[in-house]
Amino acid sequence: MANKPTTAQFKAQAQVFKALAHPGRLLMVDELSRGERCVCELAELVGSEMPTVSRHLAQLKHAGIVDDEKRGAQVFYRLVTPCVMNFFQCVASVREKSQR
Amino acid sequence: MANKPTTAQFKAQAQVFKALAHPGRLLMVDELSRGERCVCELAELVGSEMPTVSRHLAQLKHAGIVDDEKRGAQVFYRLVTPCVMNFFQCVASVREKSQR
DNA sequence: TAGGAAATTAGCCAAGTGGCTAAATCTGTC
DNA sequence: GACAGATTTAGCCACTTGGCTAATTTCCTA
Repeated sequence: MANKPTTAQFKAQAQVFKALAHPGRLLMVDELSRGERCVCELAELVGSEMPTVSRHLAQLKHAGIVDDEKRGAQVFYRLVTPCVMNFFQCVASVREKSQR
Repeated sequence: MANKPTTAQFKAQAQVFKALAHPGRLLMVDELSRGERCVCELAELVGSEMPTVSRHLAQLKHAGIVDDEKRGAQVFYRLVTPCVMNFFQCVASVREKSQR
């Protein structure tokens, strides 16, 4: 299981990390961990224009972190891989250590 | 435990993810999970020039993911937060889901 | 079917990233 | 102390990212 990943795998992994490497996107992921939300709700949450938020969500979707579903005039996004939430605790511990 | 993090916390978390959002740096972190390495070893591993690798390592250090120690003319880096390795499994599952 | 809201796409621009080479710094050795 | 090797820093350049506004698409409701 702990075999060396290939270059292509590292590249793909990096894409996932890159998708999470933005405060606004983290905020959205955190919000989506509590249930699905439409784009307009997330736009209000992060305080950016809707086109901006839409592109952030497209990034998260492309990375496979969220999925979307159109219902009527709205598009609802939901977290498809909740395990990303586990990251946050580890990241918090990283930050604690780095502050010493 | 699942309280809403603050904006500053999301920003700091994003920094950690950003440090991991690069194939070469992931490769280095993976290698360091098997023990400390000097800069020249890592440079050969990733196939980039030493200055480039040195800057990548500085990023990882700044994010609190690795630490360094000078011994003689060489600088050895080691993984300070092994929990980041747990990310990789989750990321792999993210990728599997996104490939359907 | 006309109007309006929700969302995406396109185009623009400022700022950041990542690679390189050259120069500077540090360490051990002769 | 000069030299050689290891590392970092500085400076340069191409490319990407992330924000905005404007335009386009889609869907619901009169």
